[in-house]
Amino acid sequence: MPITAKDIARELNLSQPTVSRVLSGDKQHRVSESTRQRILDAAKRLRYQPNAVARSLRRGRTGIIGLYTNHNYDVRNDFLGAIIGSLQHGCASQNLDLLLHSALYGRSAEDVYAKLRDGRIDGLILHADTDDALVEILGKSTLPVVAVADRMPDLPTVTCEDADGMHQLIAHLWERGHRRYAYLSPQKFLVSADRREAAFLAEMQKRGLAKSDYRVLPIDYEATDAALDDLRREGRPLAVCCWNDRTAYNLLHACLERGVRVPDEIAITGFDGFRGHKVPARQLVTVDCHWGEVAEKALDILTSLINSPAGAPAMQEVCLPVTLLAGDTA
Amino acid sequence: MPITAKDIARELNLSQPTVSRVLSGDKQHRVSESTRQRILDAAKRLRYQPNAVARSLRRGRTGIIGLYTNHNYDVRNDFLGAIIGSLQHGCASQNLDLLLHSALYGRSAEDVYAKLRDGRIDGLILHADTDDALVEILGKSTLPVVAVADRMPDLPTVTCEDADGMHQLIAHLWERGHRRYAYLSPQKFLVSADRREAAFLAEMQKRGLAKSDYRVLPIDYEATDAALDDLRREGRPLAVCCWNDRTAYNLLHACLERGVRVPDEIAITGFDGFRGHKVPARQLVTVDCHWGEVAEKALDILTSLINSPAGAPAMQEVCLPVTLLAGDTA
DNA sequence: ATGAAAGCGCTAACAG
DNA sequence: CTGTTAGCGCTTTCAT
Repeated sequence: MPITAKDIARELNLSQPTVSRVLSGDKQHRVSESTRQRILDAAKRLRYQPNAVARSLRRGRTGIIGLYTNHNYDVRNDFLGAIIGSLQHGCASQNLDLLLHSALYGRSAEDVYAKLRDGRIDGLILHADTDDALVEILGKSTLPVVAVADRMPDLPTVTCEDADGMHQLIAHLWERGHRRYAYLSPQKFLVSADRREAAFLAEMQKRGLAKSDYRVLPIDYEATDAALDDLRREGRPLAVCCWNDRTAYNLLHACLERGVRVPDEIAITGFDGFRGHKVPARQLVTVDCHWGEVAEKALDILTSLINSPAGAPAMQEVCLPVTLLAGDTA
Repeated sequence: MPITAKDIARELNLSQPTVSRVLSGDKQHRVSESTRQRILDAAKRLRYQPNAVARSLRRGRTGIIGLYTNHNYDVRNDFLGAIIGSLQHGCASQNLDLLLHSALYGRSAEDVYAKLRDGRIDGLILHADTDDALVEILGKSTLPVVAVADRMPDLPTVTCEDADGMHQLIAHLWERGHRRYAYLSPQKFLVSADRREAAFLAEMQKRGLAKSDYRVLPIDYEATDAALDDLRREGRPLAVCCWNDRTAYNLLHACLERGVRVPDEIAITGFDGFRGHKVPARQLVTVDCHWGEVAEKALDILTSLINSPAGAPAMQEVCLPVTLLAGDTA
């Protein structure tokens, strides 16, 4: 049985609230230095640890931030890794904890929402497809939520400058002489990918390219081998803008395995900014979205939302700048 | 303000405990079918959601499992990704949640321990270096803890058959004609790596290799380039057993970037079992430790520890089998 | 089958 | 400065 404030109070012939006042760092009340010391000593001696659950119940706040994603915690997902790592770091420095919620298969959005509302978290960081039913529910809810990476209707969101990133990417490719393009787009409801696609098309038109010189190719998450066959059909050099880094690396792998020269036959770009030891002796041309900063910003907004006195104005979207990362794949 | 059981009770002219009995699925008490239905209807209509914090306080249990690692949530850490993913999955199916604790720099082990004991988690999954001061504290504590991957003193641990994995690996290499060996060992207090090293040395001696034909090379986590120079000095073919996959991939990258032929000049093996699209057209020879299963087993033991009536016998170590994964790097 | 009362451990309002 | 009282929302024991 753990030691409680009551135990200490009994030990020192004090009232329990007095003990609590000292041990919870209450600034309102002044406690005499002598009793204060007696309490602190006893607490240390008895290894008193305040019960966070009781405190949470009383305060109506737990100090726990939830993370929800419908892209189930995939080991190979660099994006989630970056987000979790960054949130973890941010939470630690604000004395918060991070709770991972799962989009367990077979549960309805309502059920998931119910769990989110059971009082255990003060707020939620969200990453989901736009068509996830939970998004709409959260939009109407009073639970503080901040989405990351993909703009969500009715929810404050921290994104990166997707369009600007694509602008920079195409400008870079154009400079290097590329005149035929493709954009590989995921079969998902992801606003970020859509924005990149729109910016891609806008750039194509702005530069006066003929319709036959650019295209948008829908892909499944993994199906890059088939896509590669398709892309190579014409034989002429082609610059392929992948909607994210993962797709780009998959494509790059496929090229390297099948002897397709990169960037001579096919140039490849990604979107995320994950470098490091991905492919030996190669550096992907990509856009650094600074996901860590996106996550930290989202956490900042979330905490201020949590602390704001009710009817906050609540901005809808914060868009962080991106950085072009040059490399040798384009 | 969320709806409480009291609100429902008032609405239906019932007592609050009766409402609670129905809504918490209390089997002890029988409630008449009619009031039962009225309560369920009202709960649904008012979108009642029980407060998990109050319930936790009363029950003395939260349904939250903590995860602590001193290898701070690194994006590039496949091992942690596998552990988190698997725990997440296991927790979800048992209606538990997963809380990520951070080994925030500058905090003493005592401070970290205090946070772990604040009543928010029912038990802890641990992955740490053996010399982490927290380990000793946890060993004396009554908090249910199960360690993964590395045997911890005084704590139940789920590991994999490190020694057997190394046996299989050397047997495989020997069969393929390798007669000179090196083991790359990390500069950390990791029992798993030590066991692999011991098994490596035992195999060397068992097969009667001369001292000049094998060696143990300590490396830093990342410093594979310098190690490569060292390894190549003699020029003769060498089989390098890396303590984990990460090290192996780093080494493989270094070889590919510098034109060292693998496996002809240097053969490389890992230990973990992370495959997939790591290196184009190559498959690492490694040992699959089935980390996902290790984590799930640890979670099983942890939950039974949590539910066990106090003085449980508590086995000290569970060792799960491993699988050799053949490839083309050795 | 249901209600009344107690209490989990804490913080907060009010006395004195 | 410190004690008394109350209550967060729930589960549990004991009456009826």
